[in-house]
Amino acid sequence: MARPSDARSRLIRVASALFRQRGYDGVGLTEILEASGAPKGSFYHHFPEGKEQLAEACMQYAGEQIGGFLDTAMAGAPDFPAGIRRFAAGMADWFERSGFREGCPVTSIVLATVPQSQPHTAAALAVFEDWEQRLSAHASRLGYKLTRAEAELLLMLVEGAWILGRVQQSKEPLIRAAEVFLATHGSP
Amino acid sequence: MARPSDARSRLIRVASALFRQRGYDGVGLTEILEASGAPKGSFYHHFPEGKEQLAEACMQYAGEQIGGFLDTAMAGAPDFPAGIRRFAAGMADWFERSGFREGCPVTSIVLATVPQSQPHTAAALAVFEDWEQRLSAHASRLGYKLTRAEAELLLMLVEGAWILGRVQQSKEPLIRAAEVFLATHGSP
DNA sequence: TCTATTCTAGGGTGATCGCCCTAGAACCAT
DNA sequence: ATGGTTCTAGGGCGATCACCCTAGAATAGA
Repeated sequence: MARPSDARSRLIRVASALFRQRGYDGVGLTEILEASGAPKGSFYHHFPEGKEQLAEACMQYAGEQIGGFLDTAMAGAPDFPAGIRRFAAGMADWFERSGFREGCPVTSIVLATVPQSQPHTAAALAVFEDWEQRLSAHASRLGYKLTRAEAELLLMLVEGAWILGRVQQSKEPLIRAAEVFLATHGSP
Repeated sequence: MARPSDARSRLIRVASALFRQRGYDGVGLTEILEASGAPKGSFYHHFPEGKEQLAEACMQYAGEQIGGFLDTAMAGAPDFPAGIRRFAAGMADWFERSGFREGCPVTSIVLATVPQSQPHTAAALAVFEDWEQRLSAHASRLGYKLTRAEAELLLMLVEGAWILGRVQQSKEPLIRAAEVFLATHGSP
C-alpha cells in the first residue's frame, strides 16, 4: 500500500476544513484522524513534526487553492475589474456554501500560533506574498499597475470582510470589499 | 472578602490579553487562573457557565475598551480625518507595544467559536455594531455623514490590517488602513 | 450578635490533548 | 524470491483539558 500521497493529501484537506471552522487549537488530532480515516501511524509518518507541520502544510495547500482560484477568475475575465468581481463572488459563494463557517485558512492558524511558531509565521508570509504577486501579475497583464501596498489592500479588505461575514453570517461583506478596492483601483 | 468585582475583573483582563495572543482554544483555564491569581472556585462563582461565559465577557470588555479609545481619539481631534488618524495610530502603537502579538479581541474568539456558540455570535455582533455607531456619531458630529456600510468599511480594514500586521510583525498595515478609509471618506 | 449571602480555596474527575512506540502489511528494487 | 523502503495500524503515555464538588472565610443586613 505504498501509494505516494493518498492519506497525506486527505489529511491536509480534512484538517484544512476543520481548522478553518474552529481554529488551530479548536481541532484535535483524534478528530482529524477520524474524519480522514487515517491511523495515527500514517499521520506521524507523513508529518513527523506533528500537528504544527500539518498546519503548515494546510496553509500552503490553501494558498495554492485560493491562488489557483484567483488565476481562474482573472483568466476568464474581460478586464481587471470584472476579474476582481468574479474572484470576490466566487469566494463569497464558497463561504456561503460552507454555511458561513469556513474562514480564511491562513488566518485561522495565524491567530493561534503567530508569532510563537516560526514555521507558521514564515508560511503565512509566503502565502500572502504569493497572493500579492499573482494579483499584481494579473493586474499588469490587464493594463493595471499595482504597487505592493495596493495589492496588500485587497488582501486586507478580504481578510477583514471574511471576519465580518462570519459574524453577520453573510457573504455581503466580501462582495463589498471588492467594490471598495475597485473604487480606488478600478482604473488603469 | 466579598469585594464586588476584584477577581472577576482581573479574570477578564488577564483572559482577554491571553485570548488575543493565542486564541480562545489556545489558552487553558489553568493558565488564566494562574495569571490572574484567582482560584477555581472564584472563577466558577463569577462565571457559572464556564469558559464560554468568560470569553463573552472578554468581548464586551474589549468592546468598551476599544470603543472608549475611539471616543478619546475623536474627542481630542480638530476634524474627522485627524480623529481617524489618531485612532489608528493609537491602535498601532498599542499593537506594537504588545510585540505585535495581541490581535483583535473579538476576532480571536470569533474564529474559534462562531457560529457554533450563539452567545459569542451575539456578543460579537453587538460589539461591532457599537463600534459602528460610535464612529457614525463622531462623524456626524464633525460634519460627516456615514452610512452603515461606510462605517463597516473601517471595521473591515482594521480587522484585515490587524491580521496582516500580525504576520508581518509591523504596525504599518493599521496606519495604511486608516489612510485608505480616508481616501474614500475623507471629505464631508 | 446572628443569619444570609457572596466569594475564596482547591482537591478530584473523566475526557481529551499531542505524541511516542512497536508490529506488520504493501510496494519497490535486484 | 529477497531485502529494503514506505506506509498502515493502533495501543499506551504523561500531561492537560474544562468542570464539579464541598468547605470555609469575609461581608452585609437584621
